[in-house]
Amino acid sequence: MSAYYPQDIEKKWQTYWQEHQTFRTPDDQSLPKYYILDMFPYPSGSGLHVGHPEGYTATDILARYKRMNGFAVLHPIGWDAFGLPAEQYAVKTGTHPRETTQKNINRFREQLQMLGFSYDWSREVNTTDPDYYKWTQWIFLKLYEKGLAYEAEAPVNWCPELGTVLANEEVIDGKSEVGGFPVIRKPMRQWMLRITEYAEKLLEGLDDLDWPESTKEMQRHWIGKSIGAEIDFTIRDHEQGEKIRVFTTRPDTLYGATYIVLAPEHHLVTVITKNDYKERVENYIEQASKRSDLERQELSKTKTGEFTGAYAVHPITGEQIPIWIADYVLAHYGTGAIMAVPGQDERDWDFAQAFDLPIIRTVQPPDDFEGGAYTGDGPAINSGFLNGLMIEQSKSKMIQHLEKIGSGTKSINYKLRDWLFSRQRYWGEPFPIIHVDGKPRPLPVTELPVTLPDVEKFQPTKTGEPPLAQAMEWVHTTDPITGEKALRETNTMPQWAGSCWYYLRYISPDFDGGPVDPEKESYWMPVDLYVGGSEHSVLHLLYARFWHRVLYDCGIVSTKEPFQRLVHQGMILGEVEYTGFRQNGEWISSDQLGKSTESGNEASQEASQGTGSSIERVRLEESEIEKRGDAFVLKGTDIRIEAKAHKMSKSRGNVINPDDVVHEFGADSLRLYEMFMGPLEQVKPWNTKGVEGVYRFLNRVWRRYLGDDPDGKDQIQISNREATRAELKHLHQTVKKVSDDIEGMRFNTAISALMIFLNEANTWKDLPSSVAEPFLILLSPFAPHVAEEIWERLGHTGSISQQAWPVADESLLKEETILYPVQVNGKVRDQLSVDADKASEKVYVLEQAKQLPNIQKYLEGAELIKEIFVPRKIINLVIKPGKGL
RNA sequence: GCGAGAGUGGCGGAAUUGGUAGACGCGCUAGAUUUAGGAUCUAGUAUCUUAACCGAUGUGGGGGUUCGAGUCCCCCCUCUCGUACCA
Repeated sequence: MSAYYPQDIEKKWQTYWQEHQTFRTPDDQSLPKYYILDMFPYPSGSGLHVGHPEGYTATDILARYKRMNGFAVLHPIGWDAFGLPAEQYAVKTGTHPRETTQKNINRFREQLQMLGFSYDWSREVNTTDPDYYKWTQWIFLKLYEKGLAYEAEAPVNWCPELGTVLANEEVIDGKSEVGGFPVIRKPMRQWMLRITEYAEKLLEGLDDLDWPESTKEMQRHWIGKSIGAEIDFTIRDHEQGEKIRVFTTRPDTLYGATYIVLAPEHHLVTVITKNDYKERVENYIEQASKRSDLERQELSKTKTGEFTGAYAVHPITGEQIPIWIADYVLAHYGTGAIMAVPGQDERDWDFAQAFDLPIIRTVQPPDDFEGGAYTGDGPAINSGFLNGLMIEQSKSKMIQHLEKIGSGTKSINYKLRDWLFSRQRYWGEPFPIIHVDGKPRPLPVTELPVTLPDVEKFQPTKTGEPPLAQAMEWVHTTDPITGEKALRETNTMPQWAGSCWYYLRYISPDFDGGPVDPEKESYWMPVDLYVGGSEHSVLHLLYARFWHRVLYDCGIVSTKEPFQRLVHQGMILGEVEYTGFRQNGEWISSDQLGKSTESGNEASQEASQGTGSSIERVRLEESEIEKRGDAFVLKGTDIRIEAKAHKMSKSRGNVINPDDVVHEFGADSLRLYEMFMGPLEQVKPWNTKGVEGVYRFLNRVWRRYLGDDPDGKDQIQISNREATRAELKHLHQTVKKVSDDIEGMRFNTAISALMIFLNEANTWKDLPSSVAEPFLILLSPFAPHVAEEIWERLGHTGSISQQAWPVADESLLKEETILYPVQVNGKVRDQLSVDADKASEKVYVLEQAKQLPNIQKYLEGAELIKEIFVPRKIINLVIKPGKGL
């Protein structure tokens, strides 16, 4: 068999790599290290999708490249294997999640190996393995010890459908991130982690990280630091002397505070409300508590609220201002109370308008300002001692004054809230906690791991009792230290727990003296490159940073931050689809549709706005359409259609299965194609024709090396002759380009360079081995199987992956002649070829340029005003045209 | 609304510091080979004009800086992602 049959060679090399432990991490700390990490997958039942190989191929290329450049490379993989789907499957079928998980892991491992990734499989971790989660529990005990883990009875996000509580980060628009089920607020006993204590450290730590700016920005927003002041307002006729404390970022506007608003849940509401208003206020609180976050958001445009009948005293003017309650003030942010300054705040303005409350401007808006609240800068007005000052100055002067009279102080607030860390689920890490007389006690480290007991049923009870509560024998235990009767914690940890520190376990997966061997940790950390989806920008990446920073403070790790460089791979969309629209049998232009047709991508028929008649979506073939202007239209008409690539989804039926691609074209083609599609970070549509393109390229490589014998014999096309200078130049240009592009993770242009080389090499009568072999090495990180196979057939033993990466010879890269584009008035009119050693001689080159026939044409009868000469780049002659032109 | 990013051929994309816009791949056209198809090879392929060369136009739109702008500056439009009463 001489033709390229990926099916015949890929399995062979995968087995070879495994048997020879080709990619085992070297244990030699004298080598420079490179830790390259993939976000480990959740092994779902549906197997790998084409998104996985994208990031994984990128890191694999880099890992192989770094190894060939003499680095000790740590490139591991594992399984984020706790999670809801396996548990839900257990509820339905009674299959233990352990079994489902193991099955899925095996499938995933097989699929990853099928793609030829160079992981060190001896370091595989699995978050559901008791030997692993023993250390997850150990870290939890550290957090507990440091006072960073606590129990609280708190209103939580309870999702009845999922039967569990969710972290704030897992609730999106009032619905669960997983499944999109409604979430309500409900008070329950929960474990919390005091991530807020690390708000400042987590914020500062971002500055020195080589991460996408957008991701850092998202984390900064999530932490949400605001600098301002807390101001106390006394309450009129209130004997207990309690004060209302508000948080504001605009203390400069205090003179414009015309009323106070408390969150409905604020503890003073019931205390201060006057009898005449009690009924209405209680009613409002009741209403507000029933509303989900979703409803609150939907109703956010119209402000609601109630007057309490009470008044506060303005700390500076001494005036009395009314105290209201309204749900636009959030109980959990700041102090749960605000001073309303409608003149400078849009929300307060809307509220004041709705309830006819007074408005005082304290910042002079510009003359042409129209509208309500003015939030821009300007001189202070109506503000006593602040008048005339700009905002920044006013702020600090006001804070000074408040501090002097004892009515306020400078204050910093964060949006970040403590992390709700328990779930009412079975398939998660048990807490290493027991309760004696209702009080939590940590178990000693010697009791770890606390393993999951088997249970009969996996669903939580209606009241929210976790499934573990049914394991009576397990729940009832004794305190190993005192011997007292105790109850085990029946909540489990959220899925994020295991992924908070897995990158440490890879470093020393069998170490039993702690989560990580300190001696190895200080060598390998930090992770040099971390690649994964941007959907983890806030959740996983913030939680992991938090744990890591705590471990740093405990002296367990040596770096403040875990992931030095982060790259997100862009999503791969389905193939582009062309859709035409028909209404009552007539084609209509897509730009005449209401915006509403865009939503609900599953529906094939949707009601158009107003008319009630239905619009039919029709899938069109490429042959039925054409481009007109900047849009696609139905061929021969002006009827616009929609051309769009959509997210892959089962319901849309546009999912590409990597198994199928590998079956048809081989793993090397899948790898190559996913890297060739475009920049790694970018969102890109799939195109099966593109896979065929790179497959053809690999076929050409094969034929260039091994020939095309119809009888199936290798006809080696490699010669022993000496390579010409021109051939070496092509090779070394390619070496340089491919090396630079891999370092910069520009894999698409690296592959393009490989193709350019091959196109060139195909014009030669044969391939000298001094050129052929380095090129094969350049190809090997991208398409490892075919590179190994050809390498072997050329007579080599051992793996090509252990060859040294070629180094570009600068002396061969030098051009012998320089080709100058010659412009006249900025337009290229001719070209001039100059010997490299004369190329920088301005006078000589310009003289030559002016002699060019095409240039003469323009110079004739014209006045030469200026000569631009950029050595080795360009010549531009600026003229005032003569008559002839 | 706010924040971030992006608009380049029929399509994915290239152009690393302001210096020949469209590399590479797909698709398409013609030819060679083949009984035919597929595969392979050769040539062409931004648009307009032209037999061809030449020429003109051209990187979402409008202005500007410069000898020279896809790249820098200002204004506007569109799209994608994120976020949303955080005081």
